[in-house]
Amino acid sequence: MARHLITSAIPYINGIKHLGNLVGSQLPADLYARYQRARGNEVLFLCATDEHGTPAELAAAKAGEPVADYCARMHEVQADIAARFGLSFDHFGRSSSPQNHALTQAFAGRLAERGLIREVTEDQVYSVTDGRFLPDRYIEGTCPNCGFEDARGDQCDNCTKQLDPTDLINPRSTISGATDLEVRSTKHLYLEQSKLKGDIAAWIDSKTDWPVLTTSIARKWLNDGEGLQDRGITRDLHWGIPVKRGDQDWPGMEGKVFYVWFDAPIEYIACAQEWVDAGKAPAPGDGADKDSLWESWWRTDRGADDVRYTQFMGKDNVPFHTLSFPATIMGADQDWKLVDYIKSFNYLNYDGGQFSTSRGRGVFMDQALEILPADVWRWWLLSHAPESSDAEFTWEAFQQDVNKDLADVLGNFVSRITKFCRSKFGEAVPDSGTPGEAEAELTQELQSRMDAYVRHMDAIEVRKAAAELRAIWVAGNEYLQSTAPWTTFKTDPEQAACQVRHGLNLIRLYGILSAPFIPEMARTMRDAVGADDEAWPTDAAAALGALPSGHAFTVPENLFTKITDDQRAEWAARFAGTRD
RNA sequence: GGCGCGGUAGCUCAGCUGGUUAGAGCGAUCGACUCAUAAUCGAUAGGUCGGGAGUUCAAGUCUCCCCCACGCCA
Repeated sequence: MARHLITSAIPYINGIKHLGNLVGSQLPADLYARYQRARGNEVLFLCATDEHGTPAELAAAKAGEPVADYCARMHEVQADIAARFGLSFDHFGRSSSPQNHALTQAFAGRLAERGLIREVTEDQVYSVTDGRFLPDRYIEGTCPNCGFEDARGDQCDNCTKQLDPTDLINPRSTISGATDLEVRSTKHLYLEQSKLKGDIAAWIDSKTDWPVLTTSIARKWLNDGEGLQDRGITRDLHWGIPVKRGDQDWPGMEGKVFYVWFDAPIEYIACAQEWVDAGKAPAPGDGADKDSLWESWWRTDRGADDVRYTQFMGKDNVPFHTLSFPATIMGADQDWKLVDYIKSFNYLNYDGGQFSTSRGRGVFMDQALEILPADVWRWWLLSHAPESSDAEFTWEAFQQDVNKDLADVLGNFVSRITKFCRSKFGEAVPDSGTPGEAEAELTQELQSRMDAYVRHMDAIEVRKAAAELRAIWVAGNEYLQSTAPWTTFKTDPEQAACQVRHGLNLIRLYGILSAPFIPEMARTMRDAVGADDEAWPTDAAAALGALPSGHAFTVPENLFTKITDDQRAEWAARFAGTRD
């Protein structure tokens, strides 16, 4: 039994994610996790909320809540929505957890011990009114180049000139509008990634099977300009993980916290500890302690050498997962598990433009579930996953595709065969008739398609897997259409019974094969034919004979009611922009 | 401006290390069927593979130049 550690990029805490975020990481990760479990493999699927940093502090202030309360509340909101989308995390953790505090501090201490941390004193803009240092993008002022009044501290949006915050004329804080800004000197820790450049480059070069998108982004950052740069891993903020050297204070760093991008990936590991501490892990073996449970997934010297670790993320997260986090892992030199495969995604656009959180353009996860079941979104998003390039969501395409695939091809198949059987043979699997040439052809086609489906799922080729699954559904309709049991019944009821029996068995087969994509509909199909054995079918002939004669079934409600033109028009208008 | 990923039938996309008449789904048209959510099944039409030049016996598939879209960076 293979062991699969699977993580999805962790979503930031300040708000509900849109469908583009979902399809870029959590959803395909869930598809893969469900598939691997269905194949009988051992899976640890982890995700968490990413809670630190300035945006969280500002969002909490805006909501009028202490930041810790705000994060706790938003974590529950995201956890609830994730559950309703069927995201099957073994644990949904928090980067603000005590486990991550300790682990992040331990990593920093270890990196310092290895001589990979240096202290840097630098000048930054401080806002007296706000009582905080301001990141470049939170400072605006007049562009010294073109006179544009709302130029940002990092770049002027009008003339595109690259700026330094201190270049701005009449600079102000975008948080409060305050103009009492001053330059103050502050000390920070830098992770000397440049010392690890050779190791990281060699590691990336060894990953010849990774998506081009992943490796090309990594190489660009490794080789662009002056190459991999050392990176500040601390910030002058209140909300975050206090800078410590292991469990010791770090002289000169009092009151500072680690940068969110340093502690967030470490949460992947801490999350496994949270999973154990939440009592979700199986009991430890004889003589083993509690830590062995998570270490067996994360420490190659403690049992994780046979783990295959796969990460899922949008392309914007690739640099952190191919360079920064590996630098942390390699720099620590403690047999931590490195990622084996990074599946990255492009962006999903919304009706000719980008999804926009700030302008409320596009569909957000909570809204999606208000109007349609999770499976409908899961199917469309996964079958259009932006793997090779950016993809586009339009209501017309969405309506057409899900109506065709889920109602006409799959739902109607279940409906036609169960209703026909009920009317001619009753609600039990009929047992007469002998399989012939048509059944042999069906078996052969299914076998070859099931094999292809598994190959695509193993390779995490999401769109191809979806297309193959759909073809498997179509094969059922082709079989029924060519054998026409409604006609056969008039002259040879026994043969018709055989055809119907095959149809009912197909429902069971679909109920298992489709589960990673559409778990709820798959369950409905299995329940309808009373299939309790969910073992992954690898042999088509056996699968077509799985339901015993006389086995009772029921005619289920329609799997999916089609989207009407009126609904489509209403939704297109509702989600065009400016969230209510 | 530099870099990256793309530009293949009306739409969404497959096309591995170059090799017979460039494929799929949707949409369109025609036909079949009537068990079923007016569903299904079959057939047909439709592409000078962004443009140009080159390498080769042979290029969507390699090289160079250009154009367009998107993204990242400075």
